[in-house]
This record gives sequence, structure tokens and C-alpha cells, in this order.
Amino acid sequence: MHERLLDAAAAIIREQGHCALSARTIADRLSLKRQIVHYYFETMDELIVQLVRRSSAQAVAVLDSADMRADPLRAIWRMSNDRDQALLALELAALAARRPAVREVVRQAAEATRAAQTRLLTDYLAARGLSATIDPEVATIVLASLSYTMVQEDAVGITAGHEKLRSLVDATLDQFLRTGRGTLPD
Amino acid sequence: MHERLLDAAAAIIREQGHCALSARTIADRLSLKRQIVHYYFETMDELIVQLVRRSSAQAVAVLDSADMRADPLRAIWRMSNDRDQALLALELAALAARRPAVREVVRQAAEATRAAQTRLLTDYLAARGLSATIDPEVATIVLASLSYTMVQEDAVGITAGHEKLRSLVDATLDQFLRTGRGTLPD
DNA sequence: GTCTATACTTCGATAGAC
DNA sequence: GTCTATCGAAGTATAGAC
Repeated sequence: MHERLLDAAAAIIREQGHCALSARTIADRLSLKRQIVHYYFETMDELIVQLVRRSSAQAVAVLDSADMRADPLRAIWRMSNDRDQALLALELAALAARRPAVREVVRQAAEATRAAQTRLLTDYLAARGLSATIDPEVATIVLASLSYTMVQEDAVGITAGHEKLRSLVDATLDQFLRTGRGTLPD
Repeated sequence: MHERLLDAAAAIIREQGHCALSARTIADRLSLKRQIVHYYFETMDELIVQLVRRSSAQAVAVLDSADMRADPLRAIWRMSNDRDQALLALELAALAARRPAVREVVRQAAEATRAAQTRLLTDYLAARGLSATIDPEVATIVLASLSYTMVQEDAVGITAGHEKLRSLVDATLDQFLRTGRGTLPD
């Protein structure tokens, strides 16, 4: 039941935003009474903290798995473009900015994801004897930032320029995969 | 009073997030009773719609003013890095994604800002007879995306890689201003 | 214009029955 | 484990006094 409550919480945050998260909305989704939440979690803050820890561990596990290593930049790009995952991460960040009790755990989760992405790219370069023309950590931030922005904007119906941006990123990643380096013209 | 209520609403959203926005928190900030909000605005949705329209008009006016034209890319970069403005825009976008009644007006506001930024850059290039190596609209999205991401992350205490990213963007914008074109190495 | 008063809903959290 | 019952606080909104 512990896990099912966290699943329900994640679904609510993704579908309706973190403002909609409450003991009632979680329990309703499982056709239970809202007091059940307080039986499994002392407070709502504690529930959120555990949700963040679980999501972060899953994301880092995927990043550290073997099938990300063939094309790490595109893997990061695809992962950050995963709509469900991105919306959850965005909402958790917004939540953390206002809620002291979950701030630190969200900060740690975000930095762990960033570190795993950077490690993935650094290992790729080292294995091929390449020296990057851009810092690997900066590259991961740029990719994550662009994809999160597009997911966020898509949710509002803003699409101006998105197709062109996706084409540019795809072309740049293709070039990187073929030649070991690429440039984003400005 | 109409304007003061909108000012208070904007301040609450910036400081505490859009979940904290209510008739009560707005009125409290002005030492008034919460019912005053319903005298000036039929519903909370209507208040938010008017706040979005006002903020958008102000932003577009700044972008269309003469002192942005000397270095448009840096102007866009500085503007998107304005903490107060960025936090308000991010919260309004998050709010719009979940609140049908304000979705359309936020979408229009965001596309108006993007169009004004793109126009600024396009005019700059045309006045100097430059042809950009990157689409102006895509350039504005990249700059806005990177700065919004850093503002958002700063609010949570995430700082990994931010200094390096700011240095890279600064160097790239310097190069663009000097030579009329620049490259973001990847 | 701004207030008091009111109605109804949802929130987090606790106590205690079964 | 899950429930009913209850609390105080906060939410939107309306009616009506001054």
C-alpha cells in the first residue's frame, strides 16, 4: 500500500500539478479514505520526501544502466523529453522552492541526476579518447534545460519554434555521434 | 485599488508560488478583508487573467523600447535572468498548464514575448546586413530556456555547473557582438 | 468602497471503533 | 489496516449593512 500511495501521488502531481496533491486526492484515486495516508506517512512532507527519493533512485539507475552508453547525449535528450518524468521533476522542483522540508532532498536528487548524466558523457568521451569542446556538465544542463522548457511549454500549448529547435538539436547530436564533436551555431 | 490588488497578487506568486495565491493572502497583504477581492474581480480566474495581461504588456513594451537594440541577445539574456520576472513567468506557466480559464491568455502572453524577442534580433541582423547561422527564434528560445532553468534551480539551491554555463553564454554573446556571429561549441 | 455575516468545501491531523 | 468522527484553519463566493 505504501508504494501504491506513492504511485498515486506521482500521478496526481503529473496530471494536476503539485497544488492538487493532498491526502484526499491520493486516497480518492485508490477508493480509500483520506486518513489512510496518515497511517502510512506521518505528514504530507514525509510522503513527498519519500516520493522524491524513489523517483531520483529510479532515474539514476536508468542513467547508470548499460544501454545508455552508445549515444549518451541522445539518451539524456530522450530521457529529459519523457513527458511524464519531466512534468514530475518540474513540479517537484517548484514544490521544493516553496517547501523547506523537501527542499534539500529535491536539491540532492537533482544534483544526483546531473552528476549521473555528466558521468555518462565523460565516460563516453574518455573511452574514445575525445576531448570535448564544451564542458560535459554544461552540455547536460543545456540538453536538460531545452527539453524541460519544451515539455513545460507544450503543456500550455506554446509551440512556436519548437520544431526548429528539435531539428537543430537532432542535427547537432547526429554530428556529435559521427564526428565526436559538434557545434551549436549561434 | 484594482492595480494594488494585482501588485499584491504578483508579489505573492513570486514569493510563495501560485498555490499560495488566494483572496485572503492578497487582501491580507494590503491589510484588507478578503471579500474586497470579489468586489474588484468576479472570480480568482479573472484576477489571474488580468495579471497575465498586464505583465505581458509590460514585458513586450520593454522589449520594443529603443535601449534594447544595441545588443539584443544580451538584453534578452539579462531580461530572462531577472529573478522576479522569471519566477512570475514560471509560476504563471505552471498555473496555466492546470487552469483552463487562464491557459489561453498565458499562451498568448508567452508567444507575444517570444515574438517581440525574435523581432528584436531579426531587426538587429537586418540592420547590419548579417545572416544568422542560427534561426533568430531558436536563439531566443535557447537563451530564455537556459536563464529560466537557472533561476528555477537557484530557487531550490541547485548550482552545479551554473557558473560554467554563465561563462560560456557570456563568451558566446561577446563573440556575437564583436563578429556578428558566434558558435556554442558542443 | 469596505465592511460583517454566512454558506459550503477542502485542507492536515488526531482519537478511537472495529 | 481501514474505518467514522471530529477539530481548527483556510478556500471561493454571495448577501446585505453602513
